[in-house]
Amino acid sequence: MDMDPHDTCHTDLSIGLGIGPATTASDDCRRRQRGCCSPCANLFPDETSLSLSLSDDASGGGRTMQKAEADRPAQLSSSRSAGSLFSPAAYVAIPKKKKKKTKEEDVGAEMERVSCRGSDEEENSSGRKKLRLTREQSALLEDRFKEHTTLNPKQKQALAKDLNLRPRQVEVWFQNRRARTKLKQTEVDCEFLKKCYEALTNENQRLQKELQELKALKFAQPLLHMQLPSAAALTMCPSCQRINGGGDAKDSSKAPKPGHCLNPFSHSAAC
DNA sequence: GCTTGAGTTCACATTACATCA
DNA sequence: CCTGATGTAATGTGAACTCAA
Repeated sequence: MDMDPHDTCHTDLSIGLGIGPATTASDDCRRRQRGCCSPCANLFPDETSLSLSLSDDASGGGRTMQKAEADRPAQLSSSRSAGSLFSPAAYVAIPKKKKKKTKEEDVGAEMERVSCRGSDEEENSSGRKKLRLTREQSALLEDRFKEHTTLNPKQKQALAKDLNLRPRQVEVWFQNRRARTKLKQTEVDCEFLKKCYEALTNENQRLQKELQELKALKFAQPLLHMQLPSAAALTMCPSCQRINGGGDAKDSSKAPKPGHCLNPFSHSAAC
């Protein structure tokens, strides 16, 4: 019995976010010497080291994860038989065009082109006439993508047949679809990190300012200072900006727990 | 068991076409 | 019409993997 490798449901979108030293270069950038065009590039302009790295599980490693699936071999063997019929080399004998063609060239080439839509003509398909999927085709592809973000060869063949497309086109659609999904998710994550960054920056500025004020207070009023709690004992909740602790050292129950105010996203219980 | 080459699929970057404002 | 922007199908490349020899 064939096992569906996609039953393991690899959620392609498991993206690891990291704030800190950007030492874990993403697989993307490591492999791609020709340029990493992350939408997050230069998002954080100053020295703060804030990296958004897609985990290997989500990018290059998504593949690794998939390959690690135990049921992969069975699928691969079927892919070999099926894939050999529809491998790109079997019908993509098109030299890559480096430049856009002129309209005249295009018309000439058009004569040689065969509609990608017609499955009965697919062997002659050449040129790069771009196919627009019909609404029905797109809808079905989307439905299948919701079920599985990858296809095994059997599914691909069946879907291609249903859609009257070549298996390669179905495969390409899924590849592009995964890329779009990942890009969107990356943008969402970027926005989130941007907000975190801004919040932390603001918090840092506020704390710096507060520190300056406390220092000024300490040196301007040394006598008064003796009666006040030490600046080090004062902490401020970043959420409500109240100064906690210090004032009544005896009432330790009201003093914030250590580390409470380090988290800019939490209120203290006292607040 | 180890090596190697072929075949396949994937992510990713890029190109090029179609459409629209 | 022309043009730039945008969406996306298609292509190229390299890595990871399986399998047979």
